[in-house]
Amino acid sequence: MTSRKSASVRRDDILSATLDIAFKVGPTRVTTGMIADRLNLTQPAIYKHFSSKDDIWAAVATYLSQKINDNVTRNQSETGAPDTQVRSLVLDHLELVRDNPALPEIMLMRDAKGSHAIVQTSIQSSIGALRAALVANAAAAVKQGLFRADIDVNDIATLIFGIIQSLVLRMLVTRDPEMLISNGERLLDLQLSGFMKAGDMQ
Amino acid sequence: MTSRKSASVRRDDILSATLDIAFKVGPTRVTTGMIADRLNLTQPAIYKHFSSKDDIWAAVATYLSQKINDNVTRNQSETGAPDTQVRSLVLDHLELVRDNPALPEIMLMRDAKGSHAIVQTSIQSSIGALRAALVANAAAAVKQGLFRADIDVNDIATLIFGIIQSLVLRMLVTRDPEMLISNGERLLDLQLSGFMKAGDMQ
Amino acid sequence: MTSRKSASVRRDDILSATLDIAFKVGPTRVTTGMIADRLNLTQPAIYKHFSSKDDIWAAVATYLSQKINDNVTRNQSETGAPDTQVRSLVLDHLELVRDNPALPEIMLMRDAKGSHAIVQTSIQSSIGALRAALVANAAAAVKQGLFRADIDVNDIATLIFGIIQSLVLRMLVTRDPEMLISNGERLLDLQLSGFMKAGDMQ
Amino acid sequence: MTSRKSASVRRDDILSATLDIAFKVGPTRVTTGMIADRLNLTQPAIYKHFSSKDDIWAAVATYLSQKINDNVTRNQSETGAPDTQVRSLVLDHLELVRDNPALPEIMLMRDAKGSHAIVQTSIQSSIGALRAALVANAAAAVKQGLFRADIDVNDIATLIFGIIQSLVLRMLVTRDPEMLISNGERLLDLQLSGFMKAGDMQ
DNA sequence: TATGAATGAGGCTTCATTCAT
DNA sequence: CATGAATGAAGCCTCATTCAT
Repeated sequence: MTSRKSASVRRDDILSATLDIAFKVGPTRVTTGMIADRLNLTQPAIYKHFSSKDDIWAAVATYLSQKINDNVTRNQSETGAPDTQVRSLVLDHLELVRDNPALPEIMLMRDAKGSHAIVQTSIQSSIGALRAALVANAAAAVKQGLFRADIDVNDIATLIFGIIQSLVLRMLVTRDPEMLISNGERLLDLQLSGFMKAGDMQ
Repeated sequence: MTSRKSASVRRDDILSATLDIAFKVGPTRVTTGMIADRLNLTQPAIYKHFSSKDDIWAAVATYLSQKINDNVTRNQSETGAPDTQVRSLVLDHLELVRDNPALPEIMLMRDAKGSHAIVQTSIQSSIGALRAALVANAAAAVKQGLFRADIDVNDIATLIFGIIQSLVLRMLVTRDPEMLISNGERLLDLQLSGFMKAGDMQ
Repeated sequence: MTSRKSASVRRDDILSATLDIAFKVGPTRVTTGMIADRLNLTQPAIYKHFSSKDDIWAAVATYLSQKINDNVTRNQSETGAPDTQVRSLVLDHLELVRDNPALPEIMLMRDAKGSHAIVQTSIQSSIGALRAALVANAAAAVKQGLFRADIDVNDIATLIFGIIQSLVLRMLVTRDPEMLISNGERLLDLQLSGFMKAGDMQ
Repeated sequence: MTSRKSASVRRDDILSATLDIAFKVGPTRVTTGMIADRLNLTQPAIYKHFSSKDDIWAAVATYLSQKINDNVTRNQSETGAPDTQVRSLVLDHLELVRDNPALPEIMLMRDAKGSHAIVQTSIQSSIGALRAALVANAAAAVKQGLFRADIDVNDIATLIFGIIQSLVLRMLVTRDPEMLISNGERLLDLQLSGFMKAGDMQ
């Protein structure tokens, strides 16, 4: 019944199935059996493509890290105003989470026996890069007189991340990834308006 | 040779151990065996105090819900200025999370058979009450001319929750609950300043 | 709450509760916890009256054996016609089963670790006595020309036991002990009529 | 080092082992561990073939029901005299019990959560069909003047079942299934002779 | 590239039983 | 005569993983 697929396609199928299931039941409850079921495979077949479950999670982490890094790199290569760049970084990240709604929980997934340390480290360092980009753009915005100078640029980044976290939390409760986008833009503008020089507010 | 303890003390011990372990390994990985080990009991001894593992989680949820509700109730009975109340509600909640750092993950804990639905519902409805209190105070602040009138009060609440979430996320990564308090006050003031009428800023 | 009772009363309570529960859930599923619950006692309290669960079953067996033996003895001391005696033995036994409907299953209860061997042995030897009494009376009936002489008296006993077993089986399925009596008399008469000399039939 | 067997063979092995052990220790005491031991398997291996212990019992019940039904169907398709049919139905059933001596106790097996209700229902309804066939043949025998007309056909069936029950009881006590056959024929003839018209008796 | 049978570790839960009070 | 806390053995079931085919 199962269409035999090439190894690389199967690997992608497995990662994709893992992400889907992780969102549905929570990353720690994903079993190799669930993955196999969804792909109409037998459970041991998974082990033809990944040597262990940890290996799957490592690949998932690599995949998600890459996506986060892509976002940062892409935006860095553009030459807009710093506040526009901030906007773009955040909205792109929200889209990434919408498309991979398991990301937040995977990021926090705890290791059995320390094996997931790599997973967290990988994603968290990409998130660190995103934060660094936000800080850099905030600093530029301050320098150009767009943002108030009396706020620490790290705190600006933290508040911006706060929007993301707040949206993510509500998404996890409502189970509706689309709301990230529909509410994100408005809240982001609102937050940014708090950083604007008084004269620029409106 | 464990010291024999009274039932009510043991129940509390179990709940407390559950919260500790939940923070360390993540709520979904807590086993009755871990709880027993930490209390120097055999694993079946747990069942003299709780009829099932679900029963333990239900008690944990009740405990945490109560704490959240207490915070809301306590603050509602005071008669400060609305912006002061907002500050107090948030800081008290951060202290609660510092003392029970497993709370955020428990709130999102998912369960196989949906038996934890009660757990989530209970805590989430308490969080809903906290949000409602923030919205009410924000509305009062707008009415009294303390906050800008051009922001939706629900968005204000969302941004304030954003601070909490952002701090919680960093706490979960750094594993240091104390940072919630040390950073919370500053970020909260910063966030609130964005809501203040222009003339009141600074 | 629990009225403190004298030891001998409690022993009887425990045996009685054991019999009730054995009928309801089957003898092998009776637990000391169930017995304690029914008597509003704590589980270990049972061990003040019986040194082990096996000890309870031994007492139950002694009690039931005694009842069966009483029936045999009582009927042997009477001086009726042998066919009347057979009738009386069977109907009395059916009443005994009606009053102790767990008896049949207890008789067949298998031992964990051979400890119930005593239980079975005790009851089964009483049943053996009942059978012996039936055989003796059947022989007398044949001698007196009441029963056909062409039937082995052991087979007569087996067929009579067949009525009992058949009724017991239906009782176990319908869960209605009263039906033993309401159907027993008619079936017994029918069965006996098959043993009667042709001329005596009707 | 166990010989690896195909799934369908293993399923049958498990059912067969279950029946054997059920006769030896009683159906309620059968554990998945015992089944596995007998097959030189690890206990969880059972769960590759049956999703739960209840599932095993359901399969056992289906198997036994089928056998009982087969007996009824086979006999119904034959065209012998009604009293011959009765004889055949009973003797075939006794052979079935000889080959599956756990049947009687399984039929009465009770379950904690009522999940075995299906087990009992299934077998008991097959037994019901057997009884119905006996009643029908008894009625035909009465109509053809073979059996006495003054006996209720239902009572005839009950007495015939009595033979079976009586034999089963002795078999359970003696633990010797062969005695079902060696004694069954004689007792059955004896019982039937009681139903015969006086003139036909011999 | 996959299947099919099986394992070993570990988790939840029940229950008879002990012992101090 | 009884309670209250606790234990050890055992049972059901899940899951990652192995290995022969």
